[in-house]
Amino acid sequence: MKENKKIPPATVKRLPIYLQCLDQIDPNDIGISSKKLAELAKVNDAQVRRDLSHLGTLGTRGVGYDISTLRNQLQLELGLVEGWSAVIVGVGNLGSALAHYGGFKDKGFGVVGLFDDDSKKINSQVAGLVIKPLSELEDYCNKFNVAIGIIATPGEFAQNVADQLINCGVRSILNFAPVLLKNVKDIQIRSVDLSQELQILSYYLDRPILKAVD
Amino acid sequence: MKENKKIPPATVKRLPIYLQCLDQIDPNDIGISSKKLAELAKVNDAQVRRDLSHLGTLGTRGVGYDISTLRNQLQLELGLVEGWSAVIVGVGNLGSALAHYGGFKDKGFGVVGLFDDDSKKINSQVAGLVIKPLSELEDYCNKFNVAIGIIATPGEFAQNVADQLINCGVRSILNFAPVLLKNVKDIQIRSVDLSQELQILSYYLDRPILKAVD
DNA sequence: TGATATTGTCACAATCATAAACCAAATAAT
DNA sequence: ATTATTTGGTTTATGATTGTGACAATATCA
Repeated sequence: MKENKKIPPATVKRLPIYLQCLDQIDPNDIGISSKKLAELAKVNDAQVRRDLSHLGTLGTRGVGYDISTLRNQLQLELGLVEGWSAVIVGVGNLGSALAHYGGFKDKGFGVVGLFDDDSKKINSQVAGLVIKPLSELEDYCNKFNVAIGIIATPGEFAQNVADQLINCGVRSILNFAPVLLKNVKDIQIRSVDLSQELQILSYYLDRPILKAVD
Repeated sequence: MKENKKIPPATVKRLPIYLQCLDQIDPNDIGISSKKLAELAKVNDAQVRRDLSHLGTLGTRGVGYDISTLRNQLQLELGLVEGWSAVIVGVGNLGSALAHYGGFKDKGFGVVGLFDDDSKKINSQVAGLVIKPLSELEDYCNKFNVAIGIIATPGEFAQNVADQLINCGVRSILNFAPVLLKNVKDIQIRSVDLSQELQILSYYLDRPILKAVD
């Protein structure tokens, strides 16, 4: 497959899953087949092959995929080797949880700053970082070249925080506040709404025959 | 449109968004047009009409949708009036955050129990609930008729916890642990993997021209 | 060599989003 | 009262995206 072609969004969403599956297999294994990987990732094996073919020709026919090559290629494609820096805005329960969450560092993301405008929190420490007021956001972003902003504030502040982040040069936002943020050109925004996930589950609770997707 | 027809999964995922949008408009407004709602939800207006037509004919031509009728119908369709009970297993930072998260109660979900097998946590209180050992899970589930289990444990315990939940009669699981849970017939599972969301963002960070979706 | 395993890729089917066309109902303007 | 305008409901068409079965090409092994 071409190297430069755009990867379909549906495939991009599965790449981290494949990466996760690689961490779950026997570390002595050196190779893996699309069939086995499909089993772990709970998708069709043809899908695995097609997804991976977007990253180049990394498998060997009749053999399978070399695990370390595959991992490297996935990490490269996902940009996990760039060492992106992130800040968390809103250090309530969720923000604290995110600050402590080890999964980020494992994947090459570094949380370099915590911000909150609650004077009772400012200057206190969470997960080894000192909470700063939002007024210092811009300095931090410049100093650490922050690429990702994580919003964990209450809903009513989220849009304002997003605007500030964008203003500070942050190009990607992961939003946990239960609001839809304004779409801004060239800015990537992903929202995770915890209660929405429950609502979708709830729909299918009434209808045990149907299966949720995604 | 038919009342009994199956609603497409893509539509189901948008229903909570519409509901959220209704909460963001002027409470004095009594009606809303599909065009306005589409603007808020950031989708096409034809899509809004089509999505809502799955719930029955609830708009009036020439006028729009009555907000309170629309809200009721959305809540009804999503099963948010059933008062589903939920338990949270794993009361670390994330579990605590979820326990405190007000968004659940607002949407009709009641967190009735917190469970953890860390003896240092058992019997302590979080968000007004006493943390119980997993051995008491089954009693609780029967007593409160728990429909939803929220898993916020480290990855290595998640599958075991899921099995226990299913064994206790829980039919829906919202999983925050970074593992893929086994698929079980008639059990609805949704997973939210925080680091996966960041990885998807990371992909698009390198490619500012492309836009992430979903 | 022949049998088996596995990838890369194509072709087709299913789902989905969007637009367009048309009708019906309510409201506003005359 | 009549007409024009607005807006939703429904159907159809179309194109894009996605998922999956099929199969030739390639590697390994007996």
